Amino acid sequence: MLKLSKKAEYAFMATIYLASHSGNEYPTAKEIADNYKIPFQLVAKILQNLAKNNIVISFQGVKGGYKLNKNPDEISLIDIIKAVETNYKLTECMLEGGDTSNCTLVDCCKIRDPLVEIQRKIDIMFQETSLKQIL
Amino acid sequence: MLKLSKKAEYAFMATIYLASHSGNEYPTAKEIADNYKIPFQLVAKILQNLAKNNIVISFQGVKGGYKLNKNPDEISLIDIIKAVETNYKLTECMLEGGDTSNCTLVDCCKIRDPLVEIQRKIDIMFQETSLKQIL
DNA sequence: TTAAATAAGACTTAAATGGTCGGACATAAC
DNA sequence: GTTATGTCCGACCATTTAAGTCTTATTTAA
Repeated sequence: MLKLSKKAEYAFMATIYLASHSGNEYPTAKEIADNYKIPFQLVAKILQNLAKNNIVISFQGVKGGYKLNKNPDEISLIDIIKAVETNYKLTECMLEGGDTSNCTLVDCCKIRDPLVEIQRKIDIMFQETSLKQIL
Repeated sequence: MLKLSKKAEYAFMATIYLASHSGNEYPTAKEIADNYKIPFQLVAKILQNLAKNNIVISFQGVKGGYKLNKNPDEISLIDIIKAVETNYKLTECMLEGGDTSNCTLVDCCKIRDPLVEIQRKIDIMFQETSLKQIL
């Protein structure tokens, strides 16, 4: 409960690794997996997600690998999370099949789900923290 | 991911209900369940957990029910969460089987799991928010 | 042409969550 | 002292989500 997923964790690790290894050669998924001793396939997939969302750039082929697409201080943690997490929806109204007609949204949610406000705060926290801050 | 569990949500609802219905009679688990249209059995169990952790006081028997044990401004959200959530351990070192011998804890965790710091912040947020604030 | 890399989707397994059931105990009211 | 109405508590089941694996295709430097 309220725990960050491995996906997010690995995504942070990978981007942190890329941020601190910006040499001539591009770090590969395998290199990252080995370094942190985490499953290769999983990291690979996560990097693909990050690539799709323009957080990293991927290079295919023999000398391939990954590099960050922006500077670490320009990458918000929420970008990384959203790239990796399929159903990331903290702030959404949680009513399902509820009577939303007489629901002035925020107020309604506040009554039925007192946590929305808190989740919004967490959301903001991720938004306001950059990758650089956790290097 | 990072979503609050139903247990926590129901616990908040229940305590909020108790906070706003402190009349002569004690609200029952059934009353709360009906009011919010949430599963009775589940709310009952959650209230039991809250009772065990001295957040609410339970009264058995015919005229039984529950009431808050403290004022809403004296109850921290983290108390409620901890009472209800079995494995709530955000700040704990996440290493398992890792080499903890040369691990000066905080630093080691920071390297291997950059999220510890963030999770700590979330922790603090819950600690500093009282039940009264979400009424 | 080959070796080393990413891309991608299907699949399997494991764990957590949400919810249910049944029986025991407590007590106010009759 | 019996009954109705409540809490207490542990075991259980079902579903969903998360985590990890497998396989095949594609790209590209040497």
